[in-house]
Amino acid sequence: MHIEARVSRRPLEQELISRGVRMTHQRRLLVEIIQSADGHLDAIQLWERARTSDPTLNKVTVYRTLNLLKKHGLVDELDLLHLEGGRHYYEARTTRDHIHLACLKCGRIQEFESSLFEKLKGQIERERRFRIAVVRVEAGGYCDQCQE
Amino acid sequence: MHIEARVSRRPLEQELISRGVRMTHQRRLLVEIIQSADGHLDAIQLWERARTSDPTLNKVTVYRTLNLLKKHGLVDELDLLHLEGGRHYYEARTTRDHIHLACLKCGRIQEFESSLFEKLKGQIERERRFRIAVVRVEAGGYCDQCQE
DNA sequence: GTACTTGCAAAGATTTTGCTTCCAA
DNA sequence: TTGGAAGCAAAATCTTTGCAAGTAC
Repeated sequence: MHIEARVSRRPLEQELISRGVRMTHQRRLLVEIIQSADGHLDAIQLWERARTSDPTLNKVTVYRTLNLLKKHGLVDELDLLHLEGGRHYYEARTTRDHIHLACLKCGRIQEFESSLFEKLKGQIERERRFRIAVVRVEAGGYCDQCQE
Repeated sequence: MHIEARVSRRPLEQELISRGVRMTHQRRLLVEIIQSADGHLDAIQLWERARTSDPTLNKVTVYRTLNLLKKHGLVDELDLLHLEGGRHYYEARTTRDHIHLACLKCGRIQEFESSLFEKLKGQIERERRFRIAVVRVEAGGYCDQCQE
């Protein structure tokens, strides 16, 4: 799959329109939920939230929309180390890249930004001449609350 | 799931025995394949290789053994950005932590080690008091061969 | 109007579970 | 000998596909 590199603060809907993507009311709704969600949603959670506004919206449309957004590089896909089943989690790609810390005991997900991480990416691009489009960093371990 | 932190160079089989795990010939075979594989195997590839030695070995045993090794922190599980389907890839956890670079065009997987990465992990452990048991870093992008 | 999108049902891909038989220690 | 492991079949989970009907532009 081809993923576009993208750095923009425009709302997802504007971003899609500017790329010539047809805006159906289903897509508008899904994109709105993803954008205003604070955490990381999986497909089913997204579907459930969408159905409170539009009970006829089909699960398949959720998957298709997520694939669309992924293809355009507008969402990042995470596994969060599959702490509970094999599903994927999605977050709007509007913030800086960050690291996800998943507590193996309590399940809490923290995010961590760091200039070291930015440097590391730079090092990879320089030393390997690898043009990074998307990075996923997930650490599993024990959070401050869950040690001992 | 609880994952044990582990740093040892002992062969996987010794490691399992010392932990009181019963060594069946199926486990011995699977562990041997994982250990001598150069790349990253998914469950089915592992099964196929195992079946050349023991055609009766069941796919379920592969999954159960992988879960066992995962639980003991002896293998790392990767998605490699799901370049082809939703399966997982496994590698023996015998080397230093490294970053996986997956080319979105040609599919090549490179590995990258860096002291910056070690520093980044240290920063996380210090600043968040998060005890890291397992880290997964996967970058998707375009390798030196595939640019332009 | 037309090409793209949705909903529905069904299939596909991957992994797990229940249960009986077997075997490592 | 005995508790844990393997094999087999079936199920569970997550995601994709085919196709007819609907809709954005």
